Amino acid sequence: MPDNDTSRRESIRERIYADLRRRVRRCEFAAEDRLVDVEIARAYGASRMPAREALLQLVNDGYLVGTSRGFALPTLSLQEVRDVFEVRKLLEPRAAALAAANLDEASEGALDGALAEAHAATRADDVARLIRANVDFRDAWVARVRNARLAETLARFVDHVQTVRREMLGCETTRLVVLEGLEDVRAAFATRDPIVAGDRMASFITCAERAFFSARRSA
Amino acid sequence: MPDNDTSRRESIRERIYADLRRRVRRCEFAAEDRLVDVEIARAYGASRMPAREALLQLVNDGYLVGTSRGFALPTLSLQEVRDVFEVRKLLEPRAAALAAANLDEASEGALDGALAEAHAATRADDVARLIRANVDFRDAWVARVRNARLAETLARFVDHVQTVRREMLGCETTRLVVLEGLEDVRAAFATRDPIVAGDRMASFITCAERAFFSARRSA
DNA sequence: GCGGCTGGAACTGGATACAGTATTCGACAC
DNA sequence: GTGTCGAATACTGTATCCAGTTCCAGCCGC
Repeated sequence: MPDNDTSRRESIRERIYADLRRRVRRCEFAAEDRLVDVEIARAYGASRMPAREALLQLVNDGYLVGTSRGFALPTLSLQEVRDVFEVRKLLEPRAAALAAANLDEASEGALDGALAEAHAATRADDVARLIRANVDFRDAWVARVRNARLAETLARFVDHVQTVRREMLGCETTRLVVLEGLEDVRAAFATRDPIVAGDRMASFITCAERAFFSARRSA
Repeated sequence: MPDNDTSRRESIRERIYADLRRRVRRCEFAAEDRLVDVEIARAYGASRMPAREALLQLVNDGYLVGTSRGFALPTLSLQEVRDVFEVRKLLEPRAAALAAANLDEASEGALDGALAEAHAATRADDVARLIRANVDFRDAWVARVRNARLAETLARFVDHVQTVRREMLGCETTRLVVLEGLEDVRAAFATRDPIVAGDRMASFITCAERAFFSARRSA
């Protein structure tokens, strides 16, 4: 999501917020990590206040939860994961349809790049890299959704289920489901057909959801 | 939206945030009003910091925008209003369907109460009261949506178009569309049938959207 | 050795202070 | 009277400090 505020130079708080969010989205933190404002402030060469405000903003977004001892990644119950999937099924097919009608050469290139990177990461068995490729793939097509509100809402929702992303891409079997799904979605976007893209996205989400819960059950 | 955090007593920031949001939702501020942290802090008997944090939180939620001179209600372009309606059309019918399957006596009572209040406000030609009744009606059924994430997202989206709400309930002709729509939706909820409720909600949103844009064009 | 108490450390929440910037208003020139 | 420049003002953003709370570890009683 590009910064829509070009005029004013970004404040320290905004810089910290953007960077932390990027890192959370890329699963750079573990579930047991504790983000503490003083440490973050020190890392960015600022005082506690902007760091604290950035963390509170991330809590408000649902990216983190505040505990009595530092800020941490939220742990989602199965019901919450189900809820998120339900909302995704409502929003993403339409978003994909809008994006398909609005793709350009550059975005298709970005999609292909992310897909190639995902395969390379899989061959190299590098989960972190695979996660990054996954995020990049999403960003590439979401950027072409004209409806900014829809795009933003969608991005937040997907990012909230970090545990799901990490789990799915870390596990051998579910990883294949995701990779296949990405290929499918990529092919659908190639047609530039909103109907095809929407349908394919819907089935992708359904497959991913099924794979996730079946993997959870067997574990 | 009930406070899901029962254990910890609420902080000053949370108190200010909740109260300001309630007031924004009820259209208690005009478009030209400027919310300034020092004034708010004084009003709540606190220092600038919690007030400022609450305001930033509201900005992050989309309820306000920060300007160089105080915080203000956002002014939405026609395209943004269209975008919001598009997302609402994706989410609300499903939400209404879920709520319909989960209604109880108390919520139906609340719906009836809000509806009666809306009619009374209309007779008294009290727009502020009508807006409150409208918000109460929404809150009553949204509270019965089991999917908390869906409910929260929905609430935010609707609240973002305060200008729309105010405009529609302030204008004679569109007001009638809303009142009729509320009656319709109420009747649909009475059936407790998810299909009926979803369909009726979808047509309500469509009607409201059409009425809004047609009123705008003629003005 | 084991469970409850106590002190301290670590962290959040809030207050106050200070710096930087944009807006506004007034004064002065034309 | 009008346009422009500049200073006062009012606001945001950041830093530092203080208070309160919670968690943990170490200690004492048993």
